[in-house]
Parts: sequence; C-alpha cells; structure tokens
Amino acid sequence: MGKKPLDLSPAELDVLRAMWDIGPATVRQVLDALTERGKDWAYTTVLTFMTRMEQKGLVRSDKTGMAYVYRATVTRNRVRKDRIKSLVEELYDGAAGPMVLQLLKSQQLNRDDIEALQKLIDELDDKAS
Amino acid sequence: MGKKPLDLSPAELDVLRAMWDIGPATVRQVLDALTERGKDWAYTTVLTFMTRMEQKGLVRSDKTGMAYVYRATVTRNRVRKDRIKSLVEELYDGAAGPMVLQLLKSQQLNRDDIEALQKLIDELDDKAS
DNA sequence: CGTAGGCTACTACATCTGTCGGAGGGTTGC
DNA sequence: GCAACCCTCCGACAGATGTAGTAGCCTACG
Repeated sequence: MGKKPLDLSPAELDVLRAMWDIGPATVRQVLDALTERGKDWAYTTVLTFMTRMEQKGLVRSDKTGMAYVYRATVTRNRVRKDRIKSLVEELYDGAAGPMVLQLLKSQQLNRDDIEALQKLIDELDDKAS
Repeated sequence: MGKKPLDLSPAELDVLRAMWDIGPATVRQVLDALTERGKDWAYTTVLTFMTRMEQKGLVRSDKTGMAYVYRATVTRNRVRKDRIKSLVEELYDGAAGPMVLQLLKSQQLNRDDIEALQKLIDELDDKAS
C-alpha cells in the first residue's frame, strides 16, 4: 500500500500547481497560467517539463485535437501528505505532535482556524478516550 | 529580517541531522554517525559534502588538532521553520490552518500531544479574543 | 627511521535540473 | 499557395548533486 515517495523537483511542483488550478490543459495553457504567476518560461521549457513529468508518471496526456492535453495524475492532496510525511520524519523524528505545536506557534491562525481546530481536537479527544 | 531561504540538498540535510545529534565533529565522526544511520558513504563523500556545505555557509570549521572540526551553523529549528514555511506557501497557499488540520488528521497523536495542543489552543484563543 | 594509516586537496564523472533553440510538420487566413 | 503560426521532437548545455578515487602530507608506532 505504501506508495513510493514522489519524485518532484521544485519546477515540476510549480507546473503541477498551475495544473491543479486550471485542470486538464495544453502546454500553452499551462504556460499561460505559469506566466500569470510570474514564471517567465519559454514554451519549450514547459514542454520539456511535461515530457519529463509524463515519464515520471506525474501527468498523463492524450491528443484529442490539435495539441496534446495533459492532466495531472497526482493530486494536490497526495503531494501534501507526502511532503508532510517527510517533513515529520526528517525533522521531527516522526513525531507529529511537536510539529503541530511549532506550526501553531510560528504561523498566525485566524479565529475560524482556531475554531475548526478546537472542534477537531474534541473529536480526537473523544476517540482517544 | 527575512533570512534567505536555505539551500539544502537532501544529502546535506542528512549530514546536518547527524551533526545536530553529535555536535561539533570531525569528518570521520560524522561519517561514523551517518554509517550508523544506514548511510553507506565513503569518507571522501562526506568530506565533499562538508566542503560544499562550508561554502554555502551551512557549517563552519576550525582546525584545532589533527583534523578540522566542523559545526553546523544552521539550527534544526531554523530548518524546521524554513521547511514549514515553504510547505505552507507552496501547498496551502499560505494558509496554515488547513495544514494543521490535515496534519492532525493524517498523523496519529497521543494523549500528551492532544493535551499540549489543547493548552496551546486555549492560549491562542485568549489572545485572539 | 620507515611504513601504515589518517587527513585534506584536487579531480572526475554520471545524473538530474533548469532552460531553451531549431528543425520539421500541420493549419489557416489572405 | 504561401507566409505566419502553433505544435512536437530532438539535441544541447550549464550548474547542482551524489559519489568517489588518487595524490600528497603528517604522525605515530614499531
């Protein structure tokens, strides 16, 4: 069951982030989305990433019209979990508790966050009883 | 006061982790520590990392005896914050709240963790009032 | 002293990553 | 039908990373 850890370079993550937002898209559409986000890449640069990412299985493509349409095969959530997991393992010796505490201290949460959190805590608390 | 983001490769992080545990050490001592942790590196490999890391300012060295003694110049906590920050920015659009929730859900916390958490929440709650 | 063993310096080299440029093939508007 | 585009393929190239080997210098032991 343990999916292998994702192999995602920083630039590839940028591409994925754009794709998660815009959905299935052609290279040009991804490029445009990236350009809007301040990345100043050449068309072929994005194309290269797409190709490499397809080899890695991070995206899938099918040619339905003029151009290939790419879609991400890994979800944002998958990447989130993956990153959190390595962070906890590598820097907190696998102990999530301390990490949560640090997160809470170093980042500012708004009232809603705190409420949601409180609710979740209560649930956890029940279950742990 | 925004320190620049750390430039730390995975292998360099492994080295740092060992160094945080054993404190100031020679290349050989670091190698030994790493070997114990399952890394099967050659002496010169570690030496290379040390040299590169010194250039990057991640460690500092001084020759006090036979061999150079290296010490980390970045703390574990610094790296933790750094990683958390990019994780929140890159995968949660800067919103720490949702990340905390996911962390809580996906990792299992023990009773003590929950208690500490509850306490912190209460404090935050007060402050936010 | 000479030799074995530890230390650093230098060099090397395959990969991976970030960035394209150009060639070659369809499409299309004039 | 041709110039202007868009698309994909292939190749390239520099810099970062992982991983060492080798050579030369010291030193400590026998």
